[in-house]
Amino acid sequence: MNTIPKVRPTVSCSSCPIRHRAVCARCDAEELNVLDSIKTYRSYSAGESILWRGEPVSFLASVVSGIATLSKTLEDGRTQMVGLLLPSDFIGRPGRDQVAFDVTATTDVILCCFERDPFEKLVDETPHISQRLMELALDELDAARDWMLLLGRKTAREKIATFIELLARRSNTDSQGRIGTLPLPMTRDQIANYLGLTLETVSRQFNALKKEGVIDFSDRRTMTIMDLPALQDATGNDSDGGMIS
Amino acid sequence: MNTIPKVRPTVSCSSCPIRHRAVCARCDAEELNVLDSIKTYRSYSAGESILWRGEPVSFLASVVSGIATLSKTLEDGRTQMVGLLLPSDFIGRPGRDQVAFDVTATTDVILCCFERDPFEKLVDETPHISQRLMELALDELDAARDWMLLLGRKTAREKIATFIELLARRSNTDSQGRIGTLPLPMTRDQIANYLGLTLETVSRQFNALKKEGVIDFSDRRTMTIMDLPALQDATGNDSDGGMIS
DNA sequence: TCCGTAACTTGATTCAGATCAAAGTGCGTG
DNA sequence: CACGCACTTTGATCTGAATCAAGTTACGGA
Repeated sequence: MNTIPKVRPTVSCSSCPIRHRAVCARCDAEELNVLDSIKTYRSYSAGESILWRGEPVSFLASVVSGIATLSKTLEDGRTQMVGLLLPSDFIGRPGRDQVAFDVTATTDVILCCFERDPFEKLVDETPHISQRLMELALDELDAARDWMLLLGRKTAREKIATFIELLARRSNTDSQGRIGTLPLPMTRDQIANYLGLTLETVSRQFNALKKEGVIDFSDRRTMTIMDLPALQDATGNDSDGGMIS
Repeated sequence: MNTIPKVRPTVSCSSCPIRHRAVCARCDAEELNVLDSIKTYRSYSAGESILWRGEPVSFLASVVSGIATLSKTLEDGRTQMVGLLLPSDFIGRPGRDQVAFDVTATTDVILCCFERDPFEKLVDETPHISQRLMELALDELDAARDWMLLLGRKTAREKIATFIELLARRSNTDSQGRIGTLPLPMTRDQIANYLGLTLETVSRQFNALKKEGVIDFSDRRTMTIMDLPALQDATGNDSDGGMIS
């Protein structure tokens, strides 16, 4: 559970799978060279803890592959996920060496890590990086606010439908956007903690949607969206998805 | 409800009440001069709408005085506040001319507005501003995540206690931090929308805390915290408040 | 000062989702 | 290949907060 993360050989930035979405998205060749020289890859296996709340951390990082979660816990054990980190998402905050939540690898995860001091220096000197960092932060803020609406006002059914739709949108972006088979990267319990529900309610709502023919399961961790319009209708979102161009 | 906001004479940045917390916090005298030259004050009266979701907006702004709220609404009218803007908080996002939520003046509000084009130019040229903007965004992200825990996992009583404690902390910062009389700047209905509750539940929980002697009301919009430890205990937070130095 | 209306309180009832409980399912390991 | 364990499903019951329904308060304007 808390083994030392393996250090891995890095891949050159220019052939990195998250090259165009991560904090380095706007960097030119020369800036990439600098990044290349200060980065390290670390890998974590599913279930492993990446950062503990309040513990000082010496690096900032981008998720290269896999899924990590941010979560907060009340004293009595109730926990709420406050973020889902997918490839290209950023971990850490310039100017603060602690995080206010736990970060956990949900699947096997590879991080592209930057030591704090050289990275912060680089941010100060490189508008391409600071601008992109700002965009990523503001995108997360938008996502957090969407999630507040979900947590505060949506029904269990709407929460589940929104979650499935989110997964479909974020995990298939790279391919042709096809409706297809969708791996569920989390357990029912983790999904419950993400949606502010119990695991039993998650299970029941999944099965209700399955019974209605909206989704189907080939196995418990692999689903197929059978009726996307019905799914979107069940999210409670405006038909346009509330998207801003 | 939707009158044209009054334009007001501006106050010089150097004597501005939010000088040291707002987006201009790090600016030197010269930078303040530039800001002085591109800013305009606008005032909105309580209840007035400041921005509508999806509507293009030509300015970004700091809250100078008063309280504004950010809220999202589902098609059937359920609404959730996703942010509370107090003096020094920032409205708007560089590089995007729409907001994804409604912004409403809860009390009378004065904004210090910057036209988008000159402000974005200034951000690009002035690290003191872009750094501060980043800090403000990340602080909001932290606040949003705290709120996600509240919305997803706290009981009605814990929500109310957390809300009162938040108000006490944020509205008395300028004075000596005394526990004292605390104006409630919102209606029960607005508080309900902030906390993901109904107005009836808000009313009942306020009165329960009053009956227990934790708080008291001199009038329905003015409360006094009678027993701060009991209040903090009721928030469900760790005793240290989960604060990070 | 009286009226009208918006805000608030209080009570009765309902219900969605939590909680408690007990079987299934299936994968990794010895 | 079968044992054990972690995950999941399903059912029965409970409960906190929502909903429905009257009242009450109090403030701004005629």
